[in-house]
Parts: sequence; C-alpha cells; structure tokens
Amino acid sequence: MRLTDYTDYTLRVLMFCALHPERSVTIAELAESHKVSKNHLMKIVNDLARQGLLQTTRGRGGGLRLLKNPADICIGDVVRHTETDFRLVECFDISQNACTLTAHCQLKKVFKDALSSYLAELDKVTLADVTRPNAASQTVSLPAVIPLARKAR
Amino acid sequence: MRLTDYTDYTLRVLMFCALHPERSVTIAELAESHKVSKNHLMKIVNDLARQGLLQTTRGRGGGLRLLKNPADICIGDVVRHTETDFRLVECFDISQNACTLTAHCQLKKVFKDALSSYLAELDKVTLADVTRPNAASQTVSLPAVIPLARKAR
DNA sequence: TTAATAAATGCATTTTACATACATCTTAAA
DNA sequence: TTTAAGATGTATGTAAAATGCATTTATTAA
Repeated sequence: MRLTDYTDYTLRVLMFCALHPERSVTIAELAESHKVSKNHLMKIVNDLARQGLLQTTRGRGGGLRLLKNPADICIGDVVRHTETDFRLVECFDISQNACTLTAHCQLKKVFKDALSSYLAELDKVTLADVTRPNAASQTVSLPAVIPLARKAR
Repeated sequence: MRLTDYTDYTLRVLMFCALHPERSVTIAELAESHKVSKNHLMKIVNDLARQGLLQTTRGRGGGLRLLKNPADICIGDVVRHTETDFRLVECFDISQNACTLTAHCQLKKVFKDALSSYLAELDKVTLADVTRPNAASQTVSLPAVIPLARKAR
C-alpha cells in the first residue's frame, strides 16, 4: 500500500512550478533539482499538460507554467489522476470475482469507505497549502488570502 | 495504491475460520475454496499464528482455529500487520530524503493524515462485522449480540 | 511403530508493475 | 538553420510480489 514515485514526482513538479510562478520552469531543471530521470518527468509533465494543469512551450526559452491558481488545485484530484490502481480487495474487480463468501462479504464496502476517507483528507488540501512558506502544520485549505512566496529561492 | 493479495487472502483466511468456529479448517481446504496457492496460504497462516490470531495443529485431524473472538479482531490491525510498505511520498523515508523543498514541504503531514484517516475507517470494523450474515451495509461494530452463523454452509 | 496427514521452513522461479533508458520527431525562437 | 525545448514510442532494467518445489517436523490413527 504505497503511492508510486509517479505521484510523488507529479506533486513535486506542481509544487516547483507553484513556487516559481514568475518564470518558465524546464524539465531539465526539475530533473536536476530533484535527482530524477528526465524521461520520467517528461511523461509526468505531458500528463499534467493534457489535464490542463500545465502550459508547456517547446523550443528555446520554453518550459512549463501552471495554468491554474495553486489554491484551485486540490491534492486529492491530482492523486486520483496519477494513481490508476485503487483495487483493494478482489471483490472490487467484479470481472474476476472469485470470492466464495459473497453473501457475507462486506469487505468491499469497508475498503471503499476507507479509500473515500483517505481521498477526502487529501481533498482538504490544495497546492497552495503545501507550497505556502512553512507555517507548520497549517494544512487545511483557507481562502488564499496569504500571498504565495514570490521570487522565493 | 493497492493492497497486496497477501492482505486480501489474510482477511479471507480469518473470515473463513470465523464462519466455521465449530471445527478445524485446513489450508488445503482454503486453497481449494479460494483458488489460491497453498504455499502462499502457508505463509499467511503461519504469520497469523505468530501473531496469536490462529491456533494451528499439525498432523491428521489438524488445522486452524481462531484464537480470538471475531468481535475482538479489528480489520485495521490486520492490515497494519500485513501491509509493510506504507511509504507514501519520499519525505516519509528520512534516510533517503532528497526533497529540496523541505522548508515548504507539508506533503508529509498531508499524506500521514490521509493514511490515519484510512486506517481509522478500518478500525471501526471487526471480523465479526464482515462475517455477519448479510445485513447489508451494516459495517459498524456493534456489541456482538448477534450470534455468529453456526454450521453455516 | 508405521503410514498418513497436516503444518513449517527455506529456497527457487515466475510474474508484473514500475521505473528508466534510448531514439526519433516536432515545435519554436534566436 | 541551428539550437533548445517538449512529444512520443519502444525497449530494457528492476524490485516486490506471487507462486512453486522440496524437505522437515509434528500428530494421530491404524
């Protein structure tokens, strides 16, 4: 039960862009900064662009920019997109349901509820929350009255 | 983000035993009934025995028996034992922390809270709840006044 | 006291998802 | 028209999980 690096990196790409709203960020820069395969990041960036979260520009001087306000990007939604396999117990997958306790099996619901609860927690948080300069343990999404760090280094 | 089959089977072993409290259940029987590798079940049963959840008896007439009341076995605890890798984002693992946004990174807490919320949901449910004859969507643990199905088939 | 049955254990192999690497193409700007 | 950037597709590597196999140990019934 763990998230993929893909999800991890996706969040980092978004965070990095959110922290540098005044300029274009390149994949090479991200790869360097996070010690990650450039190729892997390519796919991540591409997916984010298809989702409409990032604007990408090719060619010299190109790079990435956030297309949405960080306060409008919810962590739960990002994770829903990047994590493809939420299968929890076999009964979840009706096509290969081999559970012989079907009549009694309430496991489905139990894990479904747990997953909902997990995602609901992530839904409380936005990209703005996790990139806001450390106001320790302030994770609940507030109206974005606190300005984002600009030109922060 | 998915649970392992190991966890899945573990729960099924426990459920099967809970549904047949009057007799010993064998691994062969479980393997047959659930179409699962006997070898895999061996390890699962062994782990459960070490945890004190199952009593195992070798030799002719041997098999498995639950050592606890199903109402006292909480699904959350079972999952905590079987799922070993709860790593969610890299920052979780301090030893290889390569996050360069450390000052800003509140991701850790976010995912930690989500995981807590997930497990808390599972903690609400016991083995008795999920083996009780289908009183649909009755998943909250009640005092075990409702007798378990006996000699049920 | 031996044969049969069942679990325990250790090691080997297979499978699969994920991660990474490589090659080529397209786009845009200097 | 060259250079810098992303886009895309394919191939390869890798590690965890799942499965399989062989041997050992314990128990009981004949």
